[in-house]
Amino acid sequence: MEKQEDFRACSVARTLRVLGDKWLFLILREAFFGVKNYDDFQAKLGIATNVLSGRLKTLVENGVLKREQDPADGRKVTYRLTEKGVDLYPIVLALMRWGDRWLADESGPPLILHHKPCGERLEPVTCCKACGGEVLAQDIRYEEAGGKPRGPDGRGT
Amino acid sequence: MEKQEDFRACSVARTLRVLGDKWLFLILREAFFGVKNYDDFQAKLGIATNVLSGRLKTLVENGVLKREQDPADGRKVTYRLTEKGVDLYPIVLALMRWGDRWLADESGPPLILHHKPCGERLEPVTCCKACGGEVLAQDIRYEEAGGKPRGPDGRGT
DNA sequence: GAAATTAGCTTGCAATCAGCAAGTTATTTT
DNA sequence: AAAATAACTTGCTGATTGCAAGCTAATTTC
Repeated sequence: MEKQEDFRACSVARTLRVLGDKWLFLILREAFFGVKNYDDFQAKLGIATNVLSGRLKTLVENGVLKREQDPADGRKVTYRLTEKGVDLYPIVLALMRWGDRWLADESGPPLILHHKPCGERLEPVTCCKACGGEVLAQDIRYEEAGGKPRGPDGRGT
Repeated sequence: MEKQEDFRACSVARTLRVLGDKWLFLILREAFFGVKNYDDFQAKLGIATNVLSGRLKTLVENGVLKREQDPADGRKVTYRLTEKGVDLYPIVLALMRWGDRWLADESGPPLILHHKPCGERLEPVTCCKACGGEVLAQDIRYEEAGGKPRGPDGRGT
């Protein structure tokens, strides 16, 4: 039980309690590509049906997707991203970006993204909202909410 | 086997073949906080030791961490991020950001990040490298590498 | 309007994986 | 030489996955 304490203390860990599974990310990816129905998720991902229904359930329970019955066809169910779900987009982009950069084969990235406002091909970068500069790992200083800064050895001072 | 085809076709999926597990993300988080040794990972995460050794092995095999023996003390091993590993930082930041925004309790985020170059508290945003604008999900157009654009229904046209 | 089809699941089962405790090996330190 | 430390490995039990099959309710076809 004590380790849960530490597990909960970080927002990365909290997010992973909602999203900490390969299939959850992939379902999410498909949702961003516009997939909405059970069978489409299944066909696109090749996921086992019991696992899919379980994962969809937890995503709905966690407020990432909303489940709606089609009024025109009572069999059909649509799963759509909530605002909370849409806000996961930077995570999906970051995953895709890294795969493009480090795991692409000779044919280049399998999917190309364009940024409609400027018309250019999208290369996502993580920036500081305050100054607009690109964020590099070595430029970040950590401070625990209690007030004590976290040393470079990862423990408290 | 055929579903692997589709699984491989997307860089998100490719990344998740390297990183598709809760523990891998958490080990990574600790690595960014400066943790380097086996026992420190274990203590910080409360992960089972067999699982930890397996995960560290796959991270090393995938070139995300490098394993080095301490020349001064032959018992000690350090795991350090490679360049490929450091480049995973935007993913960790994106996970943390979402958790801060959607899963924080009344006490606010448990860890605060500061951007040293500007001195301000870091709020990471995903931007378009070309135009510098913030990236919103609805502003992105998808195009499969083959050349055929991907429709809003998530399939090919 | 009965039979077939479709959408979205649930159930059962073998195999894999996680978590726990204990043990192992190779160094240091005392 | 004995004790401690770092980094693992092994054995066991119980949970989770993937696969195939079956189920149920709504809709389409004949």
